[in-house]
Amino acid sequence: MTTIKDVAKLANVSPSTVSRVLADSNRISQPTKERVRKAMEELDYYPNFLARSLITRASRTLGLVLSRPADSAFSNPFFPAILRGISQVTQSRQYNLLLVTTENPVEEEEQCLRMFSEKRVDGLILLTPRTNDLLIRSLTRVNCPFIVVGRATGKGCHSVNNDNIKAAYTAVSHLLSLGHRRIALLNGPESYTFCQDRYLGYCQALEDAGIPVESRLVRHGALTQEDGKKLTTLLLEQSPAPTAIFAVDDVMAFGVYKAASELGLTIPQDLSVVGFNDDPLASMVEPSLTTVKIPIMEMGNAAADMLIQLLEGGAPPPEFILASELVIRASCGKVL
Amino acid sequence: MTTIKDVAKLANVSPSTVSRVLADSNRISQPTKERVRKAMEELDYYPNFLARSLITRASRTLGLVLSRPADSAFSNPFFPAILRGISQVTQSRQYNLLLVTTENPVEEEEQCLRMFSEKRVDGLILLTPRTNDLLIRSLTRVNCPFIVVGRATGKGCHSVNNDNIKAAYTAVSHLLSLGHRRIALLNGPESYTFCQDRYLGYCQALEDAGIPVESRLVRHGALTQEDGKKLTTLLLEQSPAPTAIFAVDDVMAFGVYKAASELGLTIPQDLSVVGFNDDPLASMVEPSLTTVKIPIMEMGNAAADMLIQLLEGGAPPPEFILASELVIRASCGKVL
DNA sequence: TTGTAAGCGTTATCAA
DNA sequence: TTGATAACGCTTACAA
Repeated sequence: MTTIKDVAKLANVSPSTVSRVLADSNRISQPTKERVRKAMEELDYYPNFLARSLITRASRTLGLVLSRPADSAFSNPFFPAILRGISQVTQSRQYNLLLVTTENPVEEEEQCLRMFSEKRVDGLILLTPRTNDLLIRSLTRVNCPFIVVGRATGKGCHSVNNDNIKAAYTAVSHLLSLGHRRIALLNGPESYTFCQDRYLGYCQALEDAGIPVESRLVRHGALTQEDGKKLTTLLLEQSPAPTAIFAVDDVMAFGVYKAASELGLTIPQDLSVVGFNDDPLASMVEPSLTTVKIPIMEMGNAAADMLIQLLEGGAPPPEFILASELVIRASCGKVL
Repeated sequence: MTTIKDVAKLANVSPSTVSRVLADSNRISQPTKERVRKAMEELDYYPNFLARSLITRASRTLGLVLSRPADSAFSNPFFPAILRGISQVTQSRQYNLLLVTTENPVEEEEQCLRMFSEKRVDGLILLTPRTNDLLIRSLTRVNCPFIVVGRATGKGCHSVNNDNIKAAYTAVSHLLSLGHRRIALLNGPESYTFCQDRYLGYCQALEDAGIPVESRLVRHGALTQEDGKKLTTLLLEQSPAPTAIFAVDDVMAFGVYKAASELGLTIPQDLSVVGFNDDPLASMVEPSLTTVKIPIMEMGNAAADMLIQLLEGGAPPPEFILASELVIRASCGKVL
């Protein structure tokens, strides 16, 4: 292992001088810098990051917490997109990205506190927060800097989010404008704030149209195709059945397609569907899926940016909201 | 910051004793252990990982290298699956997972060498190797332990792979058994070894059936829907046109669907399609896609397992091959 | 502009 | 069974 001492010896300077060259200090003469740099190159020297972090008290590493049960966390296209957005920033800002995967909320909290307390990460990015999120409270307690992707409830929180209420409002309004009156909501787990917000938007749109919200038309399940299918079957067995379904996630919407096909219903003639996320395959399915497109990658960018700001003493805004957009395709029809 | 010294003071022992308790050394008396543990708990003590790594010369961190251009690397469902497999193992074996994302081969090599030389990671997992992969050579040169997911060419390499040649052979044989004679291959970039292997299996199957390989029926492109569509259009414009297409990736196969629909061709009546990977949405598209299912998650498990073995002085097998399976759905028809 | 020396929080060596 | 003491490789006063 070649250390700073080896470089110092070869360049005929002291270790501290090498360290200063490493930091490009302006208190080192140009000729010395060059000599030291040549020595570094010759020895193929890389500074030991652990030693440096130990003393600077910064690991330059961000932790990304994947807390949802693995199957839905990984298979949902939301995940690669947000990851890509985050890694773009960490890479360009010379930060590292550590993945923290957990199976349940208890383990999640343990792991996160440990990662931070052990100085492995300088801060964390959390996805899909829940109401009264325990993790958020714990992190605040130990002064761990973090950014939440989604609506965060605690005070002193920093978050990146999209306009879920408005987005859901727009989606449901679209269905209303096509003449639908019995619009069902295929929702995810109630505990997630984004599900609550999309529910709110759904209710507001109906209310503004003078239509009461019927609880029999609102269902909750996991963000999976299976649950989407199962719940759709339940929704359509009712009488009078809904003529349209707004799913809070495209993957669930694909489950609607499955259920409709099994029940012999044709989309959009017999049933209209709107999804959420603009999954790459939303345009592939038959008929192509009308869905809300959110700038997931940009949210990842913003989250990483804000966390780094926080770590470097900046003061990012407490909340950063990105706009979504309804992408109209072929899955919605008019009610005659 | 509470350190080992604070714990030592509170428990009335020396720092080295605390360190031994941390390691659960059997040379410490039970009462002392309990006293020290109580002190740790009271102080909410977490050992500083950087300090520990510095002296033990092990970061207990694996690096996962994402080198393909970001768009295809992240959007392909292969990625979340392999990631999940890897993280399952790192989590249970108490290792960390660092993501190394790069945009091009040059940057890829720089980053990887740096991560290892700076002691940020103990070893690396590489995805989708190319022939004469420069990175593999560099890592070997600096003695960086690594595992390749895919077929690796260098000697001394350890790799996890699936039976690509056989899998492609089976897929094409399936089409042959349905009476197809003009079977096109929709291939990915030639430089990837998995593309070469699937090409080999394709050729062998044709050969064994006494059908010459026509270069006009073999196309290369990116592993994207767009390229799948574009190349399919080119394939089908020819005369005589292929009656079946074997795509080396489901995402490309979805592009075939798009092209067919635009050209007014019905799958499977006018065109048969076989994909690769068993993307979660292969069963969703209409008609559902016949595809080769590979145990991606298990490959991730194996890769992480082997790397950890390597790091802990074990001797994993140089190559570990997992079997794939053809999932027959509705996208292939008989030739009349 | 450069060097000396202390210290970051651990583990490891040796002695008691 | 435990405790001093010296590393690990770096940065950073403080001195020169």
